[in-house]
Amino acid sequence: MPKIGMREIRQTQLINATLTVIDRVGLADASLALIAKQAGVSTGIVSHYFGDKNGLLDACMRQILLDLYQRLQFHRERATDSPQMKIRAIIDANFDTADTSVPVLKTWLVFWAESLHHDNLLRLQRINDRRLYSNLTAQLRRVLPETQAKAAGSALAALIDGLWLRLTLSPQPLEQGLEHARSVCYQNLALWLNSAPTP
Amino acid sequence: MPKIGMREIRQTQLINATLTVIDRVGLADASLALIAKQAGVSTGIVSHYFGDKNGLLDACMRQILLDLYQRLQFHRERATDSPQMKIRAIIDANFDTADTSVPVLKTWLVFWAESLHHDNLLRLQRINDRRLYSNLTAQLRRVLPETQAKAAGSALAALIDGLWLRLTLSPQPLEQGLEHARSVCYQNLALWLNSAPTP
Amino acid sequence: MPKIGMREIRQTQLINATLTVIDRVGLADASLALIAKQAGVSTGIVSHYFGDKNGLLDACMRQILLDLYQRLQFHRERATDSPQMKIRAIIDANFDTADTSVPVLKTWLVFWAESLHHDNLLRLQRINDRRLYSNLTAQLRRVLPETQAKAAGSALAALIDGLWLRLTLSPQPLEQGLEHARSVCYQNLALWLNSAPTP
Amino acid sequence: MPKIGMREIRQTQLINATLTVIDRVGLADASLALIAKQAGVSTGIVSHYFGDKNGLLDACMRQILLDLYQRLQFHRERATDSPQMKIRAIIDANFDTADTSVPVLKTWLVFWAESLHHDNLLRLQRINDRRLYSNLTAQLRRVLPETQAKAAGSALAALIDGLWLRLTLSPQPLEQGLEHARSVCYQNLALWLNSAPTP
DNA sequence: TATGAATGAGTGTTCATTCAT
DNA sequence: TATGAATGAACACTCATTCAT
Repeated sequence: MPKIGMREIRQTQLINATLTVIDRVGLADASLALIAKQAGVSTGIVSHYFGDKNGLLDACMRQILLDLYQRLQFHRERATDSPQMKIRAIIDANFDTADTSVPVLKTWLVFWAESLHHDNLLRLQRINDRRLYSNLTAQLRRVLPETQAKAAGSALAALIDGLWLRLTLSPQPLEQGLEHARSVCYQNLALWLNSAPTP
Repeated sequence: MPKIGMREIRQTQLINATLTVIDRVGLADASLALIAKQAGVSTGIVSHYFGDKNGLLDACMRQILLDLYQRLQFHRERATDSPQMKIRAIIDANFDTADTSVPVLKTWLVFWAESLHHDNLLRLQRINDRRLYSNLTAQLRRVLPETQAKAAGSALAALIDGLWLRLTLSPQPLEQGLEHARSVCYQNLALWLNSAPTP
Repeated sequence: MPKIGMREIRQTQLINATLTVIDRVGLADASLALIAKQAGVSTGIVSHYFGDKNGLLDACMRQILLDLYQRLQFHRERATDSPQMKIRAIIDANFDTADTSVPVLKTWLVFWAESLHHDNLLRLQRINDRRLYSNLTAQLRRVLPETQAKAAGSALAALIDGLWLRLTLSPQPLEQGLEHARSVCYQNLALWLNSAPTP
Repeated sequence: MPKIGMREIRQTQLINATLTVIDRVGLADASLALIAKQAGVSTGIVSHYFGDKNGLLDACMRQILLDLYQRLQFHRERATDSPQMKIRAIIDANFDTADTSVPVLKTWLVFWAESLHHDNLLRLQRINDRRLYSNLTAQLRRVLPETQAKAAGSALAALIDGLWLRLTLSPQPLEQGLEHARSVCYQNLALWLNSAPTP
């Protein structure tokens, strides 16, 4: 009987290796040879577990989204049930000092760009894209009129993505950048919440 | 007897072809053969005018930045000299219905991601990145205290980039998307301007 | 405690699976993975029972030849003992409507071509090749002079192989093709038999 | 300006190299690396001139058929206009001592087998297959009733193919084999022609 | 100035084979 | 006896680059 349970172990191993390599050399130069070497396995194994390279990349993207989702759940659960605190939890999840690293930031952007020409990835991206907007708007609706809630949701979602995007280019230390990003988001959020018509 | 002025003609021709091809198939599949075919020239010509493929990509990036810069100049000149109108001009330049097309959006993002692993491109990106922030902050300083001007500048720059980013994934008609983006920016700008301490 | 008789069962199972797969995708694409899947066993089993892939192919070829041989025996036994009827039995064995299927035809040809570059297969092919000729000539000698018997044997052997060969390309229904082949053989046989010098 | 007229030269060069390699190691082992080495060029050149390996194999098959066709034309033109001589010309073309070599024989069979699973090749094969039959039948109709002409056509076509097939396995010297093949065909042809109802 | 023929290293992928279980 | 995980060489194919013309 062959070893069992290898599937999951190897898949995690390969996904991590892929993200590491993409971070190091970029997607264009992330060959299977490099990835396999990083994972300490042979090249043939990829087809065994992921079918082909696209299968591997798909799995990587899902992993990234899953990581973000879990971070979101973690922060959401700890937040008190006010719109402001719930939205702050979303912000915190996106700029979590503990779990956000340069590789994560870069890989995220790389996949965003890649998804423009890969239908599978595009679908995954769009789902996540809309989720951020919905989550924000759902909370905002509790204190703002519909129209304003939508505008605020769009603004905050774009603000979060844009700050993330700009962080990728930033030469400053990551921790500082994350703190600054959270701060800017908080302030911008406050502005929108204060715009509520005081009855 | 060499033809005069061919250099510039060919360069423009090749840059446009490159952007078209990148839009169509993505950077990964944008081979010189495809680009040359699109431009209606032979493959060998690229080395003649750009040295190698990286030289061509550099030139493409400069072109994109130049286009944006010219759009910015155009809108800036027509704006009345109030901080709000000057900032609106920046917003308008970034979401100009006339000059912003899907190819431009996509190529922009592609180059952003690519720059993460190419020093030449990274330098260009950072310059542009900082310019947007400085331009915004310079105007905001006229009506907001330093600290707040910086926060507002960060927020608006990220908001613009984030909206652009999200537009690339959006399945909605571009014109609608651009109008919505401008509107969200205007509203967010208004919030920051109103946050000024009334003396 | 090893199961008794598994060897023979597995071997038959794998040989049949191989022939099926070769018929479906051709020899070039008949991978062990595909064959194992078709047989409902694991890939590793092949080395266990046949050593390697060549061993399996050898066994397949022997099976094909054995099938033909058994068909020949069957028809020969039922034929009355005249040269004409014995030769007709050979013809019938080669174009037996009951046992000849498209897969059998195709696989036969595939192995013929393959044998040109595999000594093991070549040996098997030649034995069979000569047997057809000898069987025919042996009967023909009973009614024709030596020289003519040889010529007729050559002609009929080639006719049978050629008709089989052409059947593989034919788009017409197999049953029709087989009947036509038998008919043409019978007629050609009659011509040779009638060429006997009437003493 | 690049060298002109290279296309045709290289194509011939590569087709010949391919046939040589197939003859030597079989189709399964005829890698592009081997073919390129045989032709004295680089591997990349194949895609340049034939698109891919299948394109090259197609071209090889066309070449083989063209060679046979030209041999046929040659012999046909020199034959006097009697059915017997015209048919003998066909036979001679198929067993021409000057132009028929072991490589040609083997490659022919290899392509026949390969065509069973490649639609492009199958189409080419069938055209040729039918042509042999039509050419024979057309002549036979001049001296035999329709039904008999068809039967004789089928028989002679199959006889030619079958003799060719059996030649591929034969260990005897080729020239002897070819002579024997012609002789058997002639005799068999004579039998059919004599079967004509004497008016 | 411009061509496109030619190269050859590099890629993703396939696959027979091995082997620990 | 049987599995399927794992290997790594071999493969077809791509492509930036070079260069004779």
